[in-house]
Amino acid sequence: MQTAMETTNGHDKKDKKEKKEKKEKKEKKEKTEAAETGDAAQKEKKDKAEGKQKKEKKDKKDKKEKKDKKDKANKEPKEKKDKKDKKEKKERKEKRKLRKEQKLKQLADQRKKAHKIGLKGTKMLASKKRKAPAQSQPELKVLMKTEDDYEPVNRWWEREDGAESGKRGAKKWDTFEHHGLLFAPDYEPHRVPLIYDGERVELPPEAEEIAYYWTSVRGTPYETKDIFIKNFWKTFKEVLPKGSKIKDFKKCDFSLMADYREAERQKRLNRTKEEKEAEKAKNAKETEWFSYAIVNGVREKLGNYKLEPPQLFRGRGEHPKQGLLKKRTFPESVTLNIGETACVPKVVGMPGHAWRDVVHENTVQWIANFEDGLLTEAKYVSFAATSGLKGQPDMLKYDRAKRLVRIIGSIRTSYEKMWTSRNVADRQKATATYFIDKLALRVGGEKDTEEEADTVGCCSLRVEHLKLTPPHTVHLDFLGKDSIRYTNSVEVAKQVFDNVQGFIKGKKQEDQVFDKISPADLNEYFKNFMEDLSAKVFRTYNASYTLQDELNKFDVSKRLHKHKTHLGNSETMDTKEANKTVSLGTSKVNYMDPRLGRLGEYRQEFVMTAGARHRANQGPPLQIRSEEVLGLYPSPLNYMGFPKSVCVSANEVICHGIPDSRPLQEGDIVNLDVSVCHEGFHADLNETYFIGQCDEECDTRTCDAAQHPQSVSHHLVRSTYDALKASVALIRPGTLYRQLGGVIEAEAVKRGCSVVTAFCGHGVGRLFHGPPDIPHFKKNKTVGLMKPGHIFTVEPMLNLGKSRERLWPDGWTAATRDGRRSAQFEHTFLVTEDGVEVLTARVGTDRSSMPDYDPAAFQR
DNA sequence: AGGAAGACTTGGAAAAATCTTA
DNA sequence: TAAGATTTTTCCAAGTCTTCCT
Repeated sequence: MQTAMETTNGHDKKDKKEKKEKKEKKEKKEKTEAAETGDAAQKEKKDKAEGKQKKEKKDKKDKKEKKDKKDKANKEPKEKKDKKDKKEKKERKEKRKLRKEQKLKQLADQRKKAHKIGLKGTKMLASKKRKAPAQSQPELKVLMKTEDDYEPVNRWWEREDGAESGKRGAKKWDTFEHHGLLFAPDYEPHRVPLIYDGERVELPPEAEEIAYYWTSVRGTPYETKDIFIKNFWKTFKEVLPKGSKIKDFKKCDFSLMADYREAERQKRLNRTKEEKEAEKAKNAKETEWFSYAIVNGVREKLGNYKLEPPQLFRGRGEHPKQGLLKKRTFPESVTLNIGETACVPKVVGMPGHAWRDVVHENTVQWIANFEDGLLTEAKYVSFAATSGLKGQPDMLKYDRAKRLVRIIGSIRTSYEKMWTSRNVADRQKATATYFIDKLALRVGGEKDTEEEADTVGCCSLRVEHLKLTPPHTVHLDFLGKDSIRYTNSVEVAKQVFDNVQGFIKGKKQEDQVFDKISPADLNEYFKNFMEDLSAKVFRTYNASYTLQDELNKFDVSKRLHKHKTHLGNSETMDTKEANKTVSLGTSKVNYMDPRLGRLGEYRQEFVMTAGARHRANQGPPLQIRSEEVLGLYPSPLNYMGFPKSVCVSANEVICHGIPDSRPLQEGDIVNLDVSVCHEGFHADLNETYFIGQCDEECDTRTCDAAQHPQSVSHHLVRSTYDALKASVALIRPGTLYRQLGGVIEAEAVKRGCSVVTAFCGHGVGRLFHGPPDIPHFKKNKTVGLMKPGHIFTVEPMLNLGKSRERLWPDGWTAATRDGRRSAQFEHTFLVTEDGVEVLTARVGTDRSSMPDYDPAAFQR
């Protein structure tokens, strides 16, 4: 689906960027080439040496690790902090042990029960005796999920009150605990000198630090910006020792330091895969403690819990403070927000420091705020975008946009009436609303140009930003948010043109066009139509509308993940630009309903057909059968309104067929999908069977007759089984869930079949359908890494013809569009320490892998 | 009323991760 | 398997909008 990448539309910014990049690349190449020719001999030596060393390293590594461990153990903890950490670790370990033991007990009890009943639930099967019974102590090896194994999901959207608590000022929590913030690491001096007027000058650490920050902008436009240089020089001079001979910026040569920075960067880039992974793991270990909060007992991921390191401020555009030092944040400028009953977290890594304040505000979504190291404003530490606390207001935002769609007509009628008002303010209000509605301009609050860059939005537009061409064309040219230039020529309503002409009449270039109104006035006007309507909702509405429009051009039920969404430039809303393929940056994603893009939990819903989605929206809420439902129960019965206990899908039916009274006929193939809930845990299984002699004629286009002489149906069923089997071979700790799809599709393609993309495998346990989603096609974007204890299904559906499906009017049955046959196999799998256990394997078969395909097993 | 403070969203740049290609 | 391309994540600047204060 890759469309032409760059169309004829010259996009200035992009072009420039590209040129720049090309230049840079060239330069880089030249540099590296030069370096290579010069040091070729040395490099070769190095490489050879490295090759030798690698082997040695591997051998040594183990030894070293052991040594390190020993050393660590021997070293007496120098600081109290270490002691505390160790204590805490010990405590946590012990707690975990306790928890495990308790779970073990529970499990053992459950198993006893299960034996009595003579049935095993999926979870019980998790504890299969994998170890040889020869061991002296028949120690039960239990694989189970712990908190660390997977991300708990706050399924707030399934609660009755939904996103209610996402409203501004609403209560967000009853209990709330977190571990505080991670302070930026100290600056480590490197003693690389500055060259001043041709002479090497070693700087004291404070000065070296500022100079080193300067090198971080090398290669960026800041390097040559007057304001940035001026401010940097001011900052730098202040930290130079008295009597320093450094007097003139132009005589300063920072290249040694810059080279050092680059070398360090290269060092990082050139780390081996193992080194990178090790460091990542180490970092994760260090930061994990800080990265979660517990909100009402649910673990929620935090966003920016790492405090900003000191650096030269990189204000955008002509920001007057760019180049000044943004100072380090100390605990004394941090206010924590935490539950009354929670422990106040210790200040870590800043001995002798203390929090400025601790508050217990349960109507706000921040966990801490701190003073910016340069600007006068406060900054907030809050939750990650995937958290419920961010998701709820997000949901409300899209609801607002949806409601705006309903009333936009009346708003337009209103302002079209008001733009002829005698009252200038009203006329301005109406005209400004027109621009916000039609062009999705930002509302444009007033700014202090002494402190910030001079940028504008709708209300702050000045005469100099507009040009009028009769009869009714308005040319806009101004710097918007982030000093990004907005240029657009639009034909506007005649009245709007006349109004604007009237507003700017007799005004100076630097005067405001809409001088009689402010953003507050506009928002007040919007409140007449909808209580929570404000100017920015128009942008959400506008962008969502455009996105939907673009999405309508695709068959959405197909591979969402593969598509790059086509979007217009959200700044200009220029539809001609819409033919460009762009990746979804944060900017565009921000305008998308999370059901489309962000929350993994929604993804499956989106991949489902329109009918299924409709049902999901209309139908009863997901039924969670928990431990209080004992015994055995058919999972599908009443699940989201499914009327029967088993899915029966014959011939062209892909899945979710509702059993009825029609008799099966000789030559049919039929899939039976059986799912049970036992003591609160679900298991899922299906197989495709041959009814009598399946001798449908072979289709030579899709069928290799030599390999499978029987019939097309046999070929299809065999292929489906083999696709599942091939993917199962991958199941083991460390495999990415998304890898399975690639194997399945490859197998299908090899056999001339297509893979159904609208339905996927899923996590299973207490929930019939839980995370993760497991698509059966390649290049899918499902998240997650298999770990021991994970339980899920893989259930590829293969079609003889095309992969597209059609939903029957019953709202459930999915059949192939072309009427050709479809087959499916499904099992429930457990990831064990060293591989897989097929939880739904046939009695008496080996559970550690799928048996080879045997058509006799499916002959009826 | 209107300006400042406070709180929260939006969005660009760059780094990191991942995929593709030769 | 390295280089290059593309996507995702991280970081933090810069908006909007509500509430508070005088």
